[in-house]
Amino acid sequence: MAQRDTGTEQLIKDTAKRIFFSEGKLHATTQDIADAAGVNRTLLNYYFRSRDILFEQVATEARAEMTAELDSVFSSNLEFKAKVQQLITVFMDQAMKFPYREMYVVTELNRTERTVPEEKKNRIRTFLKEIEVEMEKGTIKNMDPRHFLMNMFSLMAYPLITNCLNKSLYNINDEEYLKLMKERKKLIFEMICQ
Amino acid sequence: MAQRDTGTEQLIKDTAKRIFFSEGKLHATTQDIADAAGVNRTLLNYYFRSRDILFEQVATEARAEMTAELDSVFSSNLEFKAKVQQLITVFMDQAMKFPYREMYVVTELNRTERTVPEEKKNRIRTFLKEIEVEMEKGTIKNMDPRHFLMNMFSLMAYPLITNCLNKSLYNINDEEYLKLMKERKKLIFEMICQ
Amino acid sequence: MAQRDTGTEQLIKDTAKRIFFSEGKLHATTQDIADAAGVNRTLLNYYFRSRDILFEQVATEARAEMTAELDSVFSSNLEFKAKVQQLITVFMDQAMKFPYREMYVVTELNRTERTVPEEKKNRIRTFLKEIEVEMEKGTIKNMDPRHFLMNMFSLMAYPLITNCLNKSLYNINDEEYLKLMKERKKLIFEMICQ
Amino acid sequence: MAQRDTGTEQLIKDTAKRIFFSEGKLHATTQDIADAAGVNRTLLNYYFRSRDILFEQVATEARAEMTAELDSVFSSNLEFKAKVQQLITVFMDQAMKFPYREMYVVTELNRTERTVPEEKKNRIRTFLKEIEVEMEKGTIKNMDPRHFLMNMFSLMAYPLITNCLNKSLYNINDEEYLKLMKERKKLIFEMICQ
DNA sequence: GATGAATGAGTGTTCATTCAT
DNA sequence: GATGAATGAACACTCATTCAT
Repeated sequence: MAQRDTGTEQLIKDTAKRIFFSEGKLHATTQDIADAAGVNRTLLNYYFRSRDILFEQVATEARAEMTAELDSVFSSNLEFKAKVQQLITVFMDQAMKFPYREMYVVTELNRTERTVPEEKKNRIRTFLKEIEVEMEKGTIKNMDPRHFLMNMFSLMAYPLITNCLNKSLYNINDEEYLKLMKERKKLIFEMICQ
Repeated sequence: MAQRDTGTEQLIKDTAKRIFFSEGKLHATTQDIADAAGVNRTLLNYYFRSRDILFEQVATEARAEMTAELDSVFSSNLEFKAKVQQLITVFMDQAMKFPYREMYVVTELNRTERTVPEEKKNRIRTFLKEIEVEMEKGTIKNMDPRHFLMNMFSLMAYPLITNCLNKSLYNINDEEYLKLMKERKKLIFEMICQ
Repeated sequence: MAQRDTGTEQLIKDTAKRIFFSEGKLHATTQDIADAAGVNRTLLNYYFRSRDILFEQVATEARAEMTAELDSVFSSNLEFKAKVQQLITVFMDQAMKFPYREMYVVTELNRTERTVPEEKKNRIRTFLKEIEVEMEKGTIKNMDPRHFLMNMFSLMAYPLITNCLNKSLYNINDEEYLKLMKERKKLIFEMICQ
Repeated sequence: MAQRDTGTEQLIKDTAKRIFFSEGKLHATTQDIADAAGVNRTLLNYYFRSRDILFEQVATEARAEMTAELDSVFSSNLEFKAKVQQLITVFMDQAMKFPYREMYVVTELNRTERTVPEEKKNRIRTFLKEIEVEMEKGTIKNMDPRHFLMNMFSLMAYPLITNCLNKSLYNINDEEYLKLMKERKKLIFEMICQ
């Protein structure tokens, strides 16, 4: 049943996150989550009032966590290439834990037609300027800076999303996959920073 | 309602594909599809016996279509770099029409724990060898050839999946987005083939 | 199952009305109604989309039926006392069929804080004037005309609402009860018209 | 929260009575009552074992209170018309405080098919005899004495039950309504005692 | 006495499916 | 081929109740 005294609420949220973001079961029902958490289904209602509120809360926290760490890098005083390296480290470490979180956020965005908050856009705009400056300095390849960002995030996120497919396709096991993903950190940096 | 006498079955499948793969409504119900196709809901059962069979059939065809065109390139006699260029053209043209097809296949794979068919693996293995050869020739950067493939597909697929997010994030409209995606064809080739 | 070809929808509504208005089960659930009608519970949703819509529809029709017949009397050209006699006949015949309909409307009014439509108020106002005229003529006892109306409706409705209680209290059976109620038509007229 | 140490039980009952009988919320849940009483919902179970027991207790007390005062009049040595006048005063004063109590008792009776206790029936029978005697004396109009009783209670109870409807229908406010109800005491006596 | 946590029964609803025509 | 009617399974949710403290 309950494991810690007041930990049940957290347990439910953690379980939901694991199912959504780690296992990629984006259609999970409250029953699925309750079963996985080993609690009674109606307890989800007890703590969160409704399925939607739980899901919204999980999504909000997901966005917050995702943004928080990246922003601390974005707004750091690191030199450009060090900043990129740090971004890659932070993002990939997270994405390896929660590979489907991005996808969850994206499909949520599709469903709800929500818009990205201004502050987030501003952080991106600032970084796009930094990229531009770097390109003018000639230290990275010249291109539309938006391509630079898309490249970086694509190279990081996609292989993790397609985890299952890749394992099956290349006949690799969990351990080897982990090794490959770690290699990518260095590889991606080299690809986008020449 | 139905358009031609025997066209209804195809109409239903096409509608399902459009809803799943173009519009990204991965949770669509039979009612949604029936409505969009302008037919009675029970017809879906009449033609496909069950929802799962329809969805399976759509998924199978999606995989087949995706594979078919790529395979014709994989097995062509083109010189390596020409082959890569052709792969990018074919894949991206398709992915721009059905940006969410990849995602659908991936989540289905997650749900059903299905395995990739041997023939497909073989085609990949063959191409991995070609990549290796090329690396030995020194015409492309040396790395684990699996990274080469992952890079290529990541750079192509991910920006299309995150369509919505990107539009909102970079404040760009449909037209400009299309332009950016077209640019990527050339850009990706340059990135992975130096 | 279904008894007439297209009669199921009507069957459901009639059953709901019987349960609500004849049997006085004001708390009836969809299951109760479905059971009483001998149909599957989900069929109520099939025809009415939701429980609330069914209930609202039943309530609306109840109000409409109740008003319709009374209004035809209110707006008739009958001489005052004839009109009163007619009102008593019409109202009591209805109230004997659906003794709890009034009560249903009243509790609904309590719950929803709905207001009485202007047209209905106007019809009452017109009749209040007619009562006043009659009082000035001295053909009926002088009082606040609103008391006159309240008296009339009280004397008609209440004994039917308290049907059960009365039967038990006075140890009378259905047949005798019916006889008593019929007697009341004449008795009420005499009480309020001297 | 709770007011006095042992007052909580009474507080809960009083609150339930107020909600049921004064406010006419016949569908109130334990949560509603707990909220209105400012206590924890589970306390209702602590004191009353179950919702049904609480409701039953409240209903029983309601019946008892209702009967008690009336019975003291029924069995008094007052002369007939004085007794009627007293009945009207007592009943209406109570009914103005708890207008929906009658209705509650009636619907409960409907639901549970309960029977009226013998002693109550006897008291009614005795009074019916008194009425008969009076009719023979010619001091009140001759009729089935059961009609006499039904008339009396109808004229008293119904306008209070339809409180809301009347206010809306006749466009009257609380104050004026109170005045009308007080007027009725005299009016009803005159109507039934000539 | 009092309360937060947890549970089971029941309600309304959706959905895919089956039946009959 | 096509469709309206009907049904069962599953879901989210509410509510009264019980448990443990």
